Amino acid sequence: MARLVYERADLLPVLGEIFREYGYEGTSLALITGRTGLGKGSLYNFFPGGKSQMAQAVLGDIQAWFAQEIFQPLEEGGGLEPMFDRVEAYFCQGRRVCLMGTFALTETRDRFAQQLSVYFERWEAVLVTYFTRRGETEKLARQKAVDILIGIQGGLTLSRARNDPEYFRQGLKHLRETHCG
Amino acid sequence: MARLVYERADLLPVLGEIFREYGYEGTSLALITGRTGLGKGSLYNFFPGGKSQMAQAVLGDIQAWFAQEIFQPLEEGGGLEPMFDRVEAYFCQGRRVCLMGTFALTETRDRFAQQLSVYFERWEAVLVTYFTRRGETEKLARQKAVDILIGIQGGLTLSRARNDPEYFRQGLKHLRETHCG
DNA sequence: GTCTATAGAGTGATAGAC
DNA sequence: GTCTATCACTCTATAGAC
Repeated sequence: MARLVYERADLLPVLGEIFREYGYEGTSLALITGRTGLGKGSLYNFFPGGKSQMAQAVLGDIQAWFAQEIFQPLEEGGGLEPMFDRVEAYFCQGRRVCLMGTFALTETRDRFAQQLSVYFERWEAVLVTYFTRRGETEKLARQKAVDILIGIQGGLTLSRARNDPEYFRQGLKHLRETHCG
Repeated sequence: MARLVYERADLLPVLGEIFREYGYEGTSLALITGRTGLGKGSLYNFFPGGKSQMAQAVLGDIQAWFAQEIFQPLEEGGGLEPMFDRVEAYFCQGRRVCLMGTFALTETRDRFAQQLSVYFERWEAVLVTYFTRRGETEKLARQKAVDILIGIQGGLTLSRARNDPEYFRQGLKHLRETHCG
């Protein structure tokens, strides 16, 4: 009989979208079985630790994507423009939220504190390296780095709240003009 | 016998803190009864619509506070400095999140879309008015207004994620320097 | 036989509504 | 407090690959 074979790795993006849309507490196993088409048995086979382990794995998957597509290119001498391009595409021009940011705001953070903190710490660090390489002082480099991270997160929040992706898009455009000039 | 008399209005700040900490989905009635000391019967007496109505009322309470403490003073010719002072105090120097922002990120937004949108729309509008009065073009006034709202929301998110209120504090300081100068 | 992957009935606990 | 629905999760059973 024909059977849809799921690899665990194929599952992570689907789980990621569910957590993104509903948050950690708002995501039920019933929702996951419905959206993935997998039974609970399969899910617990992949993730014996249940919902918590699913979210952990998703966060790890996201971290790995950013490490490869955003952090490493910057460390290897890439520019800000490609970073902004990838960020804009990743967040679907403001129609997709940041799972790290979403988890950060409620007590869900405490469960995943390490991963959330490391993600932003790493992003900030590579940006600081980028700006110091360009001759900025340590202090100003850090300010610019944080300014970018804040602009991304704030833009996503505002776009969701007003239901208008333009806040994020215009915010990114403003960041490009300020820092890529 | 001594009895702690709760007015519905006294309840809203307590409910607000619970929703802030746990999010809408993460807030259970058990949590609410525990923190308020009220039984479910009392809660449903105050809020026949249950948890949803409690959150609605909290959002209305917050909107009213901002209208009085932030929006109206700005409309009546007040400066940005007092606004930033009040915002910094309201968010406990970065240790407290924005309930509007928290609700905005997940599907919880859809339930309260109107209130979330109006809150930020109003705040943006009064800031635009402030900057146009100061002689800025409509376009630049709007950019500055959005820049401030993004900075506040992004700062709160980063402070939570890194567990370090300094992101919010430094972000506000930077906004003051940029826009109050 | 062993291992991995599947489905889904069934568990006790707890949810929100009343 | 009582209600039903739903929660995360466990467990049994079954399938095919090796």
